[in-house]
Amino acid sequence: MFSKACEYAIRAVIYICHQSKNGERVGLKEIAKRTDSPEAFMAKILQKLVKNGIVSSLKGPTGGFVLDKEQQEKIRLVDIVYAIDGDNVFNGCGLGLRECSEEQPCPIHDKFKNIRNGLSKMLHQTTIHDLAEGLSTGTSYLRI
Amino acid sequence: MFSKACEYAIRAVIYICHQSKNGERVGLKEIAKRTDSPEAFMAKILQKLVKNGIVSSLKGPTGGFVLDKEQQEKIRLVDIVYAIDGDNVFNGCGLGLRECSEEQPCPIHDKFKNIRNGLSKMLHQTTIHDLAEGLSTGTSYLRI
DNA sequence: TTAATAAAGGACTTATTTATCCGTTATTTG
DNA sequence: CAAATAACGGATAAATAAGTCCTTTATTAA
Repeated sequence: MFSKACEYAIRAVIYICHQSKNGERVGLKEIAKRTDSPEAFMAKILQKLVKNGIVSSLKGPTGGFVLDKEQQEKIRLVDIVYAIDGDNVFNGCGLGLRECSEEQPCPIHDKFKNIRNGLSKMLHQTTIHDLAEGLSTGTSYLRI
Repeated sequence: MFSKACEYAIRAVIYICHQSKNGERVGLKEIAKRTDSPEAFMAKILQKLVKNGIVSSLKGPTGGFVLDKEQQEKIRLVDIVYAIDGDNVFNGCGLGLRECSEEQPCPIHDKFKNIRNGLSKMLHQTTIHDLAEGLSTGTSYLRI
């Protein structure tokens, strides 16, 4: 569904948000460890997230990554997916046909559209804030 | 959503089914052309489909690929996806966590489950026969 | 102001997916 | 039977995704 990079990205943002709510800034090492992802690869992903305004960062000692109040409330799953995987999740034909359209639909066009509309709706409705909440209440986990 | 190979596979099976209904056996070259896919790669994919009993094949002159009556009615999208992409579409965690479960769910577990259940249901309900029908009636297309 | 810290960024490697090439095997028709 | 045809199957190449390494830049605190 999502690329590996995108999965890591979502994990990271949820974790950073969770910690940001406690007023804690988190470093790369900690993020990689707590989200069970390769550190060097995570570094690249975090760079992209910062460039896209999804997370904020500070260099130097006591530096690290953080989600400010506005980011915590505004950032949705769709923003992360879009930043990392682009729009292919939302736009492409289910069978990979370039010419597929409402006028000249592929055989699975409508059925596929239903699924993707559901996915799109979910990604738009879900904020990081909501997801981080689960970590706080202990109803969801990023790693055991 | 699906791998390129899987997209090609679905296109091919729909096309073969469409032609099989007209009692026509189709060769690799024709399949590749009519589904706009690379011939050599399609050859590999067709081999896999034959091994999985999704399509039938005959060697030699007048040979080619065909869906017999039973295959036309029985084969569903899920069978093709499963044969080519395996079960990762249906089983994996949305965030790629190995330990994710109902007891220890990842933060997007339930939301993701909804989407995937919808996808799974669609793939199980949709037979190739249904999809090929659209080609016959001119309401859907594999290429312009 | 210097040492330590941590993110940024470029170059590179590894793994996987996608795609091609070519010889072999089976089948049909003359 | 011989020649042509078409799928089968193994090896290989190209492209993309995943992941690593190392140097530079910014910041903080002693």
